[in-house]
Amino acid sequence: MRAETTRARIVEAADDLFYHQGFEQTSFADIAAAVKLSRGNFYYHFKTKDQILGAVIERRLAKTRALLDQWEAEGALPEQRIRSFVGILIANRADIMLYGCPVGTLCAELAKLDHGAKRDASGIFTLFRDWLRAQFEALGLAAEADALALHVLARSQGVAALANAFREEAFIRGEVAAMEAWLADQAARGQARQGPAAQQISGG
Amino acid sequence: MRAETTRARIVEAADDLFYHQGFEQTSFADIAAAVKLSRGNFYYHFKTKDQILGAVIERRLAKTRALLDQWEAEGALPEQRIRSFVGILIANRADIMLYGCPVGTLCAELAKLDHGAKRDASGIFTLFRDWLRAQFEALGLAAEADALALHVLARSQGVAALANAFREEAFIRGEVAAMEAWLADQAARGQARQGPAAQQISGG
DNA sequence: GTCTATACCATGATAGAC
DNA sequence: GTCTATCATGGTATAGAC
Repeated sequence: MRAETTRARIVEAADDLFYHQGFEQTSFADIAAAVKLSRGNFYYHFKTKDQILGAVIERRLAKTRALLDQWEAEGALPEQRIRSFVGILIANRADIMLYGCPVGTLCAELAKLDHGAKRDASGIFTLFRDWLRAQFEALGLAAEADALALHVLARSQGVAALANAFREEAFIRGEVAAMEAWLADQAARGQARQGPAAQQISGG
Repeated sequence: MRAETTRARIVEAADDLFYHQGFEQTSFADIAAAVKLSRGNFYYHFKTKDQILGAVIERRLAKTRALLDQWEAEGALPEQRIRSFVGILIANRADIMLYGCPVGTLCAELAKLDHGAKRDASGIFTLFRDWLRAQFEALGLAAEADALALHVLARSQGVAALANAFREEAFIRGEVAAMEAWLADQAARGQARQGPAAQQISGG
């Protein structure tokens, strides 16, 4: 099997295991077993565990960029796009209740390990933050766009954390509905500030 | 030194280390070094790591109960009491930016370890949840009190998670201010529903 | 590029002297 | 109640045969 493929399989398996078990708790043997490789051969592809972590974060960054591009293509209006973001809480609810948010839990773990890669991991949050900010700017709320972006991110993180702790699906659905109502309010506020003509331009 | 004292010192040191480094990452040697005990002697007090975890969670439950009692005594009005809860984000902001929320990060870690003690750890959240629900009931919002309690918990968790990821104090302050404004709205809503007379009773 | 074998170390845990 | 000495396990990492 080609090295490229094997490497990709390792990173994919490590990504899942880091999410399900945590970075520290996942051993080389776990990853090697998941891709059916010997531990020795493993080191041909990655010399240290930190290298695997770096590759996993790189993969998550790439997947996040692709996701944001997809939402941008699917949704014409910024409100619709932000709704796509909030929707991942529903779409991924089963995993979230079991393992929490992949980004949030990885950042938290790396912060405790005082690991240098924590900066890179929080870069995934930054991708969401910047993208959300752009959407709120397009809604006509440029002055507070960054604060609103962080607000949406924070509420989503909170829902993920408590969904993981309590494992109540009704709670997730209730909070998502509340966020959607809040979002509609913000959109209306932006439209009122901009005027209807400007909204047509930014939304098209 | 008396066993009671040594045991208490161990639990206190373990509590800090679990918060700062995580449960899995903290070794017996770490705890023994923190309390200046030999590793051998350590096992006189705790036979397994899970026993220490149990004692740490018990300690956190007790401290949480004491904190809730204190807020109940300090604040006459439910709005004031809920404000005390939100205020811990400001009071503990330095630790939160470094290590996240002690409860949230422990629950998340134990969920990934598939550890039986996760139920006990999320019990700390339940203490907050029940207490907050009682406050919202006192505000005259009995029908949605549990949902409002979870909402406050979730937003606080979200703020802690992002504060840990981005380490921006201004973000914490902004979100806390937004929560306080939201809280004032809820209080006004409850008062309008109950009428002024009922508010006097529930608040006194 | 894949494998076996293995060095080396930290960990959780135990036994027994003082 | 505290210590030293010790063990078994499992982890990261390396060397080298095929």
